[in-house]
Amino acid sequence: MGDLKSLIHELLQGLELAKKLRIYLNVSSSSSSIHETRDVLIQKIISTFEKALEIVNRKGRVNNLAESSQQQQQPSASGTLAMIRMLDSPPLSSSPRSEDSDRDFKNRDDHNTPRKRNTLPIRWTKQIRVTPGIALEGPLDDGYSWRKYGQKDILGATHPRGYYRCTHRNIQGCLATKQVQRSDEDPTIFEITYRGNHTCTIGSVSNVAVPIPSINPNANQETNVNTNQEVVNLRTGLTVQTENLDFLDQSFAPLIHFHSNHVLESNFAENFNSPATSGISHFSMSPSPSVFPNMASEIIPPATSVANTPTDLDFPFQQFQFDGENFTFDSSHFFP
DNA sequence: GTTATTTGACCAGG
DNA sequence: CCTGGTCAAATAAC
Repeated sequence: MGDLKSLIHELLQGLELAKKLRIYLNVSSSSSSIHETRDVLIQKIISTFEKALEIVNRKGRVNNLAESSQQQQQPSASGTLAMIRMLDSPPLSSSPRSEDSDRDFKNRDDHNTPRKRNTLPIRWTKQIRVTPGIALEGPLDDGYSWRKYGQKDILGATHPRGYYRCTHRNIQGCLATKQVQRSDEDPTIFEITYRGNHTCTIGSVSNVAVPIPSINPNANQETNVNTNQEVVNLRTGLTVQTENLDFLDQSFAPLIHFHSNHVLESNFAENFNSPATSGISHFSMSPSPSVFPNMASEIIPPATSVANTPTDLDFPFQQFQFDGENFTFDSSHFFP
């Protein structure tokens, strides 16, 4: 049952995010052909999630009937709400938001080898979309230097998950890591889960994170804030208060993959701008795996070649602010 | 030569 | 025992 809930959780998240993305794209899309492509893809994603949720909902209802007759048979859209209730009801007392987030890594580092001492339960996820002809639609890197240290086939997932850690781990003891997983539903979407704060100061970060501040003057030096009080997107100035997340627990928590309070220091500009050296060339690919000859191993390109284009900072990253960003967060929806 | 990636092995938790 | 996460030797890339 726990697995089922997690599955529902993920499906709900994907569905809602796809819907939000659709709304956003309908508003902001500029190119008509791209617009159509996006609409088609989004609609496919949504219908896929809805179908999956229906299937799972039936199964979940069957499993739940013995103990509870609360679940109602509901089709697609309204079934989503049923799912949310299903998710929320049991763990209501504790903290539903963290059930998915922390359980898989919260304590493991505490009692492991000396190398694994990242005790920070900081984790958040964003989704990056990559589109065939358009090169990148989202940042595939975040301004940090990452070094791949592993890859795993994940049960139930078509594509393997890549494990990355900060290049400066050994030098500065930076314990930040990230996981990159290509979406099953849409191979152009990569879900990137970040863990831990960057404590390093060398390399790309210094070149990148600093010059962005015009967007949010208050966010210039917050990149290392660990107060666990808020989430700040440097590019958008979006701030999410923890207490608001609590309020979101009831219905939106499953849709928001923030699992901690952390400052996002992603560097969008460089990802879109570095033509040859960065990962961009690796991501100009088509949705079908068969079309990526050199992507046989799936997962993300050398993320380390990122921060070497300081001049890219002038790049008008505004157009990418939300494109591909999962935690679009649509504050207008949540905080009207 | 150094540095990054690949990949099978290992480990801990469930 | 299975799975996800990490390690580390071998290999590739620079």
